[in-house]
Amino acid sequence: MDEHEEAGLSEAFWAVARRLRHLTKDALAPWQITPSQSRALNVLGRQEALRLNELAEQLRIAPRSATEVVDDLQARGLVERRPDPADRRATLVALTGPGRDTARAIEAARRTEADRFFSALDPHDRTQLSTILRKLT
Amino acid sequence: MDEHEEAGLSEAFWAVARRLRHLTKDALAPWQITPSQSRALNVLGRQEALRLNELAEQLRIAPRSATEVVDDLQARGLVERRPDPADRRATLVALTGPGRDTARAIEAARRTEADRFFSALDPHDRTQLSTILRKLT
DNA sequence: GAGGGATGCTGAGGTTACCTCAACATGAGG
DNA sequence: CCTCATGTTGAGGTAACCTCAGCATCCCTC
Repeated sequence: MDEHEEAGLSEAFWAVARRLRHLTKDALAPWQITPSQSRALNVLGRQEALRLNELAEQLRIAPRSATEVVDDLQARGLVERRPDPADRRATLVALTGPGRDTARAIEAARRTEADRFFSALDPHDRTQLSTILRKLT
Repeated sequence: MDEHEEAGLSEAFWAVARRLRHLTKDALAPWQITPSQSRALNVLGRQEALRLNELAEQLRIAPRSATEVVDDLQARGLVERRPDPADRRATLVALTGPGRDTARAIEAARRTEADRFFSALDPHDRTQLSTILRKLT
């Protein structure tokens, strides 16, 4: 593999990232939800309740940034904060009823969007891509 | 291909994007150059002089945003603006001597960085990835 | 050759998604 | 009970975008 292909690899990667980003942004538009908020909803949909701390970790962002995302989601009534009975410093974050519904709806939309995007690939390419991406993480 | 893999595909994609972004940011640190500035240097390194307009187009950003990037690069003396003799509304942007040097150095650094990142893959996977990414653009 | 609409750049101001740093409350170990 | 660590958040900052409006210039048509 020569250097040109290395350079082209990251370049091609970013081009695809850009397209994917715009697409998912459009997919989220009906809910007026930003991508980072949707990521948080997604994470919260997989568990009962999380400390802000843990949420930040799972989103791989700084705790302070998680506070911000939760603020926004809470303002929209999709998420609620409650004290952690086990530690009075901590606050637990959990989806509300409406939150759970929208999380599901968004997940579905995101999935069909991704489906459409990656359908440019045949099944074999998709598994291949999936495997390769996993190796890079 | 079931839905889980579709969802996982974009998820995996973003995880890799994140890692790659941090890596290239670190690679650029010695020059105090941001990623978007380096992209502009890269584009400018491939041609004589560009109208701001065309630069924006090649970077796929709004013209106004190109103005900003060029402002920064000009402040660092890496780039110069000069009037377009063919159209007095337009300004041409070109690398200065030092600009050309740094552009080359950065490109080299970026390449070895990408090299290191993608070396987690064997040559076959790399060509595979390259092909697949191209299909998605 | 005079309008009048299109085009090129940029000032002003906004947004998103992050960040760090420091304050404050609470927890836990010696 | 004192100190140090931990959890959350206010304050303030940054990069990389954006739109919209203004101004200069260009170019076409009559």
